[in-house]
Amino acid sequence: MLSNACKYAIRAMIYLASRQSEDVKVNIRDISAEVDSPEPFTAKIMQALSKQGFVSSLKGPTGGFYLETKQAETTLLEIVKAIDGTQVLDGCGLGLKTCSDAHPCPIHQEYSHVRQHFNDMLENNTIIGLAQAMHGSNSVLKNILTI
Amino acid sequence: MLSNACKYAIRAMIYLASRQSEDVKVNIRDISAEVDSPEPFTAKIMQALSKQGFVSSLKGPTGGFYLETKQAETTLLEIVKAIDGTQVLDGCGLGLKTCSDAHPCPIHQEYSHVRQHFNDMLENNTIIGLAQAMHGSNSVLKNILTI
DNA sequence: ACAGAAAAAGATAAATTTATCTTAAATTTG
DNA sequence: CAAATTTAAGATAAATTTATCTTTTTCTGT
Ligand code: FES
Ligand code: FES
Repeated sequence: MLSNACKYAIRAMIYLASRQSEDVKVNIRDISAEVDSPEPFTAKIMQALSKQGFVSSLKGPTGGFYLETKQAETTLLEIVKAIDGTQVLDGCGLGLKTCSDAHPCPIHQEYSHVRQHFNDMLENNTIIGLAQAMHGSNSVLKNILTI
Repeated sequence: MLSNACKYAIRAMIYLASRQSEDVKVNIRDISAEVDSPEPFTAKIMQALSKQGFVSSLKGPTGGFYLETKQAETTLLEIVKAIDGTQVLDGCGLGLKTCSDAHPCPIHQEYSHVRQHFNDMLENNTIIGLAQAMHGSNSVLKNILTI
């Protein structure tokens, strides 16, 4: 559904939001340890998020990544658009060049609904909202298998 | 959402189903022309579908691919499982190693619903059903942009 | 039998995604 | 100012997906 890069991005941002109140900056090492993602790859992704204004960063000792209040209100939809693009959000389920009511593929009607459901979910969830919900629940950002 | 391979597979099978009544075998050249997919890649995919029993084939002149009655009743879900695997069908939306109610990621509840919606759609649609619906509508398997 | 047609199989290549490595730039603290 | 720490940037590499090419096998019709 989403690329690894996008999944890491969302997990990282939720983690940053969960530490937002502490007013500290979090370095790449901590982020990738906490969200269980490859460190250099995560660095690249954070770089991209930073360049596009989704996260803030500061270099040097005690530096790292952090979220400003407004950034924590980013929706998942915005992140997906920024990292993965819009194909998964509005493209044809069977890969036709255009998805339209005028020239629909055989699954157009039903697939459009699924896609809309997906879009809605992404749009109705903000990073800060998910971070807060996580606090009052047993939700996790990584799972070290305990089965 | 789905890989190119899987999209081509579904489009190819719907096309075969749409010609099922003619009792002819369709060669790769025709299939890829009609569903607008790269010929050698499509050949590989048809080979895989054939090996797994989703389509039938016959070599030699007048040979090609075709569907038996039972094969035309394949659901999209079966094809997706065979080509793309189950990750997209039951994997965690944020990439955790396991998706479970016990250790849910922050989007688990809502994502599960979207995923279920997707699974239902795939399970409730058979190749022959889509092929028939296509006949009585303006649906298409390729779109040569006419905008 | 033979020639031609078609799928099957296997080898190879290109493109994309994922991941890593190295160097540079910026910032803080002593 | 100097040293250490950390992001930024750029180059490189591995893995996966997508795509192509070549050869072999099988079948049909003459
Ligand atoms: S045309 Fe295929 S999903 Fe709309
Ligand atoms: S744990 Fe992430 S979707 Fe279920």
